[in-house]
Amino acid sequence: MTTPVERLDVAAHGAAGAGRVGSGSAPDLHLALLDWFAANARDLPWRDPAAGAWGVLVSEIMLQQTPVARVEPRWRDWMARWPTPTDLAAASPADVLRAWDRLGYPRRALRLREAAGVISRDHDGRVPTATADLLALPGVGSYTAAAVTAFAYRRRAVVLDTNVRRVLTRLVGGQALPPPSVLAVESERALDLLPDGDEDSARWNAALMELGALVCTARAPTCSACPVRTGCAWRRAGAPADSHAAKRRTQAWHGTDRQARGRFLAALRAAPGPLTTAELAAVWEPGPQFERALAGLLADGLVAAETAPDGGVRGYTLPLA
DNA sequence: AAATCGTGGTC
DNA sequence: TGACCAAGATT
Repeated sequence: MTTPVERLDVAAHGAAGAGRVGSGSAPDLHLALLDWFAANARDLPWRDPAAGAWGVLVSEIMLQQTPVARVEPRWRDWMARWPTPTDLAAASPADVLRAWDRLGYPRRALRLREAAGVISRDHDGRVPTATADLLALPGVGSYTAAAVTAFAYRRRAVVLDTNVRRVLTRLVGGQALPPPSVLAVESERALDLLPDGDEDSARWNAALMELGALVCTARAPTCSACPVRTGCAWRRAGAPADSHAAKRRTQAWHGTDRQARGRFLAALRAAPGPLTTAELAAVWEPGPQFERALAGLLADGLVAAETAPDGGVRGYTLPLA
């Protein structure tokens, strides 16, 4: 009886041919997926070469933990309003947070603005190409740096987002879902399958992500429509259930600080001027949690306190500068 | 390294 | 209906 992992070795290395692509991979797999992508890729605005590296960076930050459908309209407005990093760097945090609207995780908006400042000051207003420079930008981690490298600059990079992780975990690993945190073997798998050429590898990354988003979904994958189903270790193993389900803790929401913070920010985005403590109390019950959430927002620079001449707090606003 | 950080759609 | 999930980063 072979385990799924042993089957994976067969899937990954058994059909290794005269690799145009990385060692130990199957050219068939690449052709099948790249052909599928050519025929099925969504027409997303940041995939238009005219979007440029700045457009790609903005999209990647917005897309962190946020569905494409929610991002698209915000991205269009954002790019029309701040077409260059220098434009965004000159905007006030309050304006930026209002334009961010309800994309969620609003500190991403502040970090994007800070990143725009760094780009404007230190990189002549152009999104940097060096990975180290990308990683130095606020809000840019390993995924986003790789995504900008691949999708904006069309260079070879290991792009490991939730989609790619899931697709490779199934296709090669034979398991339903990836573990909670990224393992070294996942990066190795991704690198092993990554085509050698810059443009090929960029397309491959996009194709893997697209497959994960459209076909190889988390809940109910439509394997019948999958271009690489015949090579899928997970299917071959009988599509076993998620082995990491126990470790994965679902994030609480109701009654949490995050919910309180969200309420406060929603109220402040909608308010033309400062809101008093009493007005904030209309959206969240006063008490220790109220104080904690508000203090957190102030510490994070998402909210500013407006003080009266006598030093007392007159009200709260989105940060004006 | 585990916790924290929004929001809304889906089944 | 509530749990799960969505192009992660940061501390």
